[in-house]
This record gives sequence, structure tokens and C-alpha cells, in this order.
Amino acid sequence: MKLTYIFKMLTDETRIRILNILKETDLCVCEVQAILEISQTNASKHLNKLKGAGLITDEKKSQWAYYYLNKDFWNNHEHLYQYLNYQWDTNDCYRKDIENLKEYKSKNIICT
Amino acid sequence: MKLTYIFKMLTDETRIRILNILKETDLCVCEVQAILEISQTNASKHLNKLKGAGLITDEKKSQWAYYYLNKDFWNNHEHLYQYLNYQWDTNDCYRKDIENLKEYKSKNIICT
DNA sequence: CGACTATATGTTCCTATGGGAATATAGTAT
DNA sequence: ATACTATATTCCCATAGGAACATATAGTCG
Repeated sequence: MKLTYIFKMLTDETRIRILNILKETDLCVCEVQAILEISQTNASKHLNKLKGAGLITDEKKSQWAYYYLNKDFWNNHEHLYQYLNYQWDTNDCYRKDIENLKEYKSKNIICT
Repeated sequence: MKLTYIFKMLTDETRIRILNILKETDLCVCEVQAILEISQTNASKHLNKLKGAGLITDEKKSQWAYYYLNKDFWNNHEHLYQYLNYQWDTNDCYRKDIENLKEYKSKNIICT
């Protein structure tokens, strides 16, 4: 895997935000869409891109596609993961997304 | 400084190679050009871009522009630096650039 | 001054990428 | 089968970015 290709995955704000919430828990497309307040197309496309690059994986359960961090990848890129975690922790935007995630989860909403 | 902006700086192979050799020593444009075997325009533009993003700094000495890593930046992005160092160390392409750098320096060439 | 070296910038071309809207596909429920 | 939900994909548009070439600027030397 080319190094520049990995960084390209990280040049989009939406993808960084997706990785941030996926580090907390696995999520399906419509949950990502709701939590980050982005369009379905957008969510699906970015998730697919991250999956293609191996940063995340998915698992289909009936009509849902659950996405989660690809442990193998991040174990092999430990420093990068630490770097991202620091950024996520210290940036209000990303922290807000995590709050949204928790609020959303607390509502026990079934995908609308 | 936006996180995605930093990653954008790292999506170009030439820029990654430049950072790799600059971590060893400061270099002027024509040295970068010679060591990486790229065009003068290319070297200058990428160096300027890295400088604009704060990843490197420069110092003008008569007609030369010496570029070097911006310590302040990399101290604030320690994990990212460690990640890059691991990549540079374990990748033959980058190691070859370092060899070229050392060979070039051993010749005591004055910028041609 | 003119010639030369080092560096920076502008122009053009080409490709890559993100987003929205619409559409397609697939699974579920009735 | 029909309706509905979840997800993926296609088309289109706008923009960004890199490379090459030419040109401009700046400093040095004679």
C-alpha cells in the first residue's frame, strides 16, 4: 500500500470524521449519515472509499451494512493512529461528533 | 492549522521524499533537485508548498535558499513524525534517496 | 554593465476528486 | 406482488492539484 494513498484517504474532512466515530463503535451507513448530518450518497461514498483503501471493513446484516475500523490496518499503522487520536481528542469539532454519536445511540433509534 | 491540510501536504510522493532527505540535513533547492533527480521547477514548487504549510522553513544565504525541517511543527506533531520515520526507514525508495544524499554530500559539490 | 547561477512564478494542460441529484439494487414487511 | 427501507452507483459539474515549459527575479562575478 502506497504511503501517499493512505494520506489521500485522510485529506477529506468527512472521512476523518467518519473514522473518528467508527473508532468508538461500528455503525451502519444511515447512522453515519444521521450523526454527521451528511447526505446518504456522501456517507456511502466515503465509507466505500475508506473500505477500498483498507482503513475500514464492513459486514452486511440483512439490509444494513455495518462498517468498523480495520484492526489489521491500524495495528500496522500504530503511530498514525495515535496521531489521529490526539487530533480527535483535542479538536472540538471531532469531540462534538462523538457527543452526537452518544446522544444518537442513547435514543436507541432504529435506522430511520 | 487544519488537519486535512497537513495530510494534503503528504499526498505527494515528491514531497514525502523531500521531507525524508531534509530530516537528515538542510539543503538548498539545487541540491534537492540533484539528489531526487527532479526538475528545478518541481523542487522549488514543492519546497515552497511545504514551507507555506509550515512543515519546513527556509533561510536565504546570498543566492541560495536553504530549506530545513520546521522543528516547531514536528515537535507539535510527534506521532506523525514517528510514523513517517518508520515509513522512511522501512521503504527501499526512501532509503535510496538517503544513499543518494550521502553520496552527493561526500562529493563536496558546489551547486552546479 | 553583461553573463551566469539559483530560485521563483506564471501559463497551459491534464487528471483527480468531492458533492448533489437521480437512479439502481437488495432486503424486508404486509 | 407492492411498498418501503437501506445502500450502492451513475451522471454531471465545479474545483483543486501536479507537471512541463517558459519566463521573471535576484544575487554574484568579471
